[in-house]
Amino acid sequence: MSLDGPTMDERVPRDFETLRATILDRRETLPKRIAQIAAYALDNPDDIAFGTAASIAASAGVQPSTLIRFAQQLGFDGFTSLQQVFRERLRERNSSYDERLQALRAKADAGAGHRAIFDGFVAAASTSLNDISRTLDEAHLEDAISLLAKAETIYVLAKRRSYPVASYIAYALGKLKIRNQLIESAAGLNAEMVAFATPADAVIAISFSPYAPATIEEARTISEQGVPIVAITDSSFSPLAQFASVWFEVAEADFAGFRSLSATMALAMALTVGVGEKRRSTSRKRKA
Amino acid sequence: MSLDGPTMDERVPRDFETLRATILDRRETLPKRIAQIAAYALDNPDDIAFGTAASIAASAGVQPSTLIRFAQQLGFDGFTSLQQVFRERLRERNSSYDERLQALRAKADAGAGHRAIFDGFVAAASTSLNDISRTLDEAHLEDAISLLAKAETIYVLAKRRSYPVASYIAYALGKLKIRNQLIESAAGLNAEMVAFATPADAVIAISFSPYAPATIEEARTISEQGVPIVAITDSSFSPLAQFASVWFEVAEADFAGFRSLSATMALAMALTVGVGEKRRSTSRKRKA
DNA sequence: TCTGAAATGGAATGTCTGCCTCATTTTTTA
DNA sequence: TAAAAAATGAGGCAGACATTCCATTTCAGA
Repeated sequence: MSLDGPTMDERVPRDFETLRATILDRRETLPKRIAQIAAYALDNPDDIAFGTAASIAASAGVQPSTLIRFAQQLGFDGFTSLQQVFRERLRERNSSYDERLQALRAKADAGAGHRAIFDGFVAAASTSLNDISRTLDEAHLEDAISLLAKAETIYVLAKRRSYPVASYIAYALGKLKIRNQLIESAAGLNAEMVAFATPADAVIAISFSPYAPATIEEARTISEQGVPIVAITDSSFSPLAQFASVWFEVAEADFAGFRSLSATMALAMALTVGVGEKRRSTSRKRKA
Repeated sequence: MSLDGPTMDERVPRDFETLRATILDRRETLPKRIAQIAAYALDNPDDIAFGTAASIAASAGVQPSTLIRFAQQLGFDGFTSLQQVFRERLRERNSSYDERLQALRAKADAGAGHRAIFDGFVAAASTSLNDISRTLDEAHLEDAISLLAKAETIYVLAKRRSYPVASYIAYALGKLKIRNQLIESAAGLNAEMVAFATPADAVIAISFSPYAPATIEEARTISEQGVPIVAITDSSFSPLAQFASVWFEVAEADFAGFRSLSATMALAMALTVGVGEKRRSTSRKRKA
């Protein structure tokens, strides 16, 4: 017996996740009061980190000595060592969202080396995602998806800085086996491509200030043909908003003169996958 | 004098931000040792939260009594009350970023409507940005930028899901007036385009599992021509990593089967703008 | 039901804690 | 420069702390 102490269980959990796994693993075999502490510890990790043995024991409804036995059973030499793990967890926690962003932006502004540039783009992307997550209009999203789900062919229209988003939409629509047409300018046949669109189709158009003239022109033409347009743009003054049946306002932060595409990408993918889902559920209903 | 204690400074800072502002505000008027503690507290808030008065005082190079005087000067009745503020900060911040993400993911998993899909993509993008921000190797970034800055022409190579990133890189390089060539497949002339690259050029190649065979094949060919490659890929087992002079491991979270591009985008833009900066500073030196 | 072992409660213990006090040094004021 | 005031250092003290110990209870196996 005396040999067991030093030989078995020498692998003391040093990080919270390991500790958590260990506790969960042994949950069944633990004595009642020890299990009580274990449950409390996993439910109130902050209390373990900050409390005293006495206060924690009282909150958990056990004796302080039980708390210490619990720690020892896990291989720690006392409550204090166990508490270190819970404290370390809080230390290593990523700082709050705002603090993190501020730090990134500060580093980016300080302009120390190329890491700062990278931090700037990460900060811009995070900000954009944050903004759109707050401001997205759910009703618009539903409307846009309904509209697109009914379309025979989805045309995707975007140039220049917005083009990457369009190409990802086209890729995703293809993967989902949804008929689509990316309006590209390779051979200068855009006008002809646009001419094929009918009111039974639909368009996703993306453009940010300064709006690519070609995008606006094609959006105008296509809307005059009676084709419904879902637009992603940056303000209600955008010419795209005029032609659109549904439009989203996306405020992308920029860094070093280049706009983040993260928010637009997230919205674009939500539209795409949303259409895919809607089509599947609708076709199921039709068959039934 | 005896009236000052109770009458002035009754507004004890109860949250960290207020406390921080208060300290910064009074920084100039504080006595030397008190200021020393103040600086230490703002620089090492976690130590204040977890340490004892004695250990903190030792780390900051002052007497414990000074620490207590510092707390009292701020209106607290002792070190312990001051410490509460630092502990509360850790408690609260931990519930912001992680929990927000978890909430988004939970909503997405619950699958309630199309908003859930959108939340899923936002969560995936946030996670990816978070990850790359932690794991990016600064030395690799410097190496990659140096390498690309020396190139006569930067070739950009990516297909399928990675193509949107490539197109944004090409757009940005163009804006920065850096000669570049996007290796596209429109006319099936990739092989010929690849053949033009020389060791004086460089390549940015992007591919994630399952690796597009064409990307791998072209990367192999181009590396055999002695052209240096900067690769963005997802693991050290990636075939791209073999051919690359410098490579980045980017772990993009995915949702509904579609990978986020946010982290890759941020890295791509950092590379692009980094090269732009480097070229400008180098050409200035040459002229001087 | 009995018996040994494991688990538990609760008090005792010695260490360490925060905080106060007072002597000394530094700074400010006249 | 002298006196007063503020700041600082260092030792001491009461209380809280984690931990240990031991008596008691609960449980398991025959």
